[in-house]
Amino acid sequence: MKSVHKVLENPRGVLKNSTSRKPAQRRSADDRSADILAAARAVIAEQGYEKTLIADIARRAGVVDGTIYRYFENKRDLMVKVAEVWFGEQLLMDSHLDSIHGTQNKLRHLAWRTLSIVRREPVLARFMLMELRPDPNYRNSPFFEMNRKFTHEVLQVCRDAIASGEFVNDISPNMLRDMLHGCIEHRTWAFLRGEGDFDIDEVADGIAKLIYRGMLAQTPATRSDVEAAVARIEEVASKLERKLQS
Amino acid sequence: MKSVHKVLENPRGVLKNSTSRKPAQRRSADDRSADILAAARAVIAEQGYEKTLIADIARRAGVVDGTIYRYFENKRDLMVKVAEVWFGEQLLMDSHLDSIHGTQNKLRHLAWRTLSIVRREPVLARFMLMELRPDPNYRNSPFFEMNRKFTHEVLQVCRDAIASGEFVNDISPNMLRDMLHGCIEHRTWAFLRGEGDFDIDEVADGIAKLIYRGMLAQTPATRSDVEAAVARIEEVASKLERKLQS
DNA sequence: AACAAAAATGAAGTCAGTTCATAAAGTGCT
DNA sequence: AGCACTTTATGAACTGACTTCATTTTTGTT
Repeated sequence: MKSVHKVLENPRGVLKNSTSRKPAQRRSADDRSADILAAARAVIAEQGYEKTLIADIARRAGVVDGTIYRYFENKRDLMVKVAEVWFGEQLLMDSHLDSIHGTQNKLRHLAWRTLSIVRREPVLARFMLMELRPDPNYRNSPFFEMNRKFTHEVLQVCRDAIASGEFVNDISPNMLRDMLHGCIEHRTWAFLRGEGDFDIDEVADGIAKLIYRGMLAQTPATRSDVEAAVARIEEVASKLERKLQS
Repeated sequence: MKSVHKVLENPRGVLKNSTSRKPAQRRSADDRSADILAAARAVIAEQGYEKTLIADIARRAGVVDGTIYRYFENKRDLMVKVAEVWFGEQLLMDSHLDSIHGTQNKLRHLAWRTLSIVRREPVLARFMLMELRPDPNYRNSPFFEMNRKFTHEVLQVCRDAIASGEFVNDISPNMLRDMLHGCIEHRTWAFLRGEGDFDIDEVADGIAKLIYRGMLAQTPATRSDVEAAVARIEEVASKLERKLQS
C-alpha cells in the first residue's frame, strides 16, 4: 500500500524558500517529446543504456528530471520508445529479399541482414537482446510486431522450399527459424562481449550453407532405381551390339 | 569523489539511543556463508532473482542485511556464487557422452542435456542467460570454465567427424557449436517467456538431424544421381554410335 | 487585462543497496 | 576468574537512483 501524496497539506510547498525558478522553456508537446527521445538516444549511444541516468538525459535535453515524467511513464518506457524509433530506422535500410534468387542465397541474405544491423548498432542490439526480448510481454510489444517481418520471411522461404520439394518436410520451419536466429544471436553475444570481431559474410555464408544442406530433400535411390538403370544400360549395350553385327 | 565515513567523528553513533542489540548468533564463517547462500537460493527459487531483495535473503537466513556484506562483496557477487553452486549440481547430473555411439546421436544428446537443465531449473537458466553471459568478463568467470566442458564436447564430436571424413570441412566447428547452442537458447527464451512448453526430445532431435545432415560429407546417392548416371551412359553410347557410322 | 488550462519546475519522497561505528561473543593468556 | 584482544553481528545512517506533485510559469482565450 503506497502512501499517497495528494491529501497531505502541501508537504513539499511549505518548506520552499523564495528561490526564483527559471522561466519555463515552453515548446509543443511533440517537440518536447522528440527532444527527450533524441537526448536519450544520444546519451545511450555514448555510454550504453545501463549507465544512462534520467538526470543525464534531462540535462542533455535541457529540461529537468521531472519533466521527463510528463512525457513518459517511467525510465523503461522511455528506453523502449527510444529503441522503437532506432530499430525502425534500421528496418528501413533493409534490402528487398524478392530480388534474390535461390533458397540458399535467400537464407544467406536473411542472416546477413541481421548481422549487419548488429554491426552497425551494437548498443541497440544489446538493448534489444538484454531488455526487450526477455520482457514477459514481449509478444505484445511493438518489437515483436517489427520482428514478425523477419520471422515471417524466414518461414516463407522455408515453406516455399518445402512446397517445391526442395526441402524435406520432417523438420518444422520453426526449427529452422530458431536455428537461424539462435546462431546469429550466439554470435552477436560474443561480438558484444568484445570477443573479437566477426566477418559478416563468412558467418552468414556458414549459416546458410549448413541450414540449406541440412534441409535439402534427398530421396535415397531405391533398388528398383538401380535395377532400372542397369536395364537401360543393358538395352543400350545390346542395341550397340546389334548394330556392330549388322 | 565519494564522501568518506572514516574521518567523521562517529556520525552514526551519536544519534543512537539505548536500544539494546540482540546477542550475536555466532557461527563459523563457513556455516554462515552457506546459510546465506542457501537462503538466497531459496528466495530466488521462490520469487525469481529479479524480485529478490537483500532484505529478503537476510530475513530468510536469520541475519541482518549488513551481515551479508561480511561474506559477499555485493548483491551481484552473492547471486553469482549462488548460481555457481546451483549450476554445478546440474552438471553432476550429466550422463556420459562416451557411451553414446554415432555422431548424430551424440549431437542429439548434447542438445537434449542442455534442454533438460533448462526444463529442470528455469530460474537458473534465466539467471544465466540474462545476467551471467552478458557480463563483460564472462570469459574469466567460473561459468565460462564450467561451460567449456559443454563447448569442448560439441567441438570434439564435430572435429572427430571431420577427421573421419564423415563431415565436410568447409564449415568451422565453431559455427556448428554456435548453431547448436544458439538454437537451444532461442528455444529456451521462448520457454522462459512462457510461450508454451516444448518437447525436449522433439527439439533435440530436430537440431541434431538438421546439423548432422548439413555437415554430412557423403550424401547418399539419390534417384537423380542414378538418372544422371544413365544419361551419361546414353551420351557415351550415342557418341560411340556416331563413330561407328562414320 | 483577466482568467483558465497546460507545461515545467525542483524539492521532497521512496526504495534498495551499501557502509561502518559499535556491541556482543569468542579466544587466549596469566 | 579476570583481562586484553580478535572476530563476528548489528542496524542506523548513508547513498544514489527513480519518481511524485504542489507550485510557478507560460500560453491561449474571452
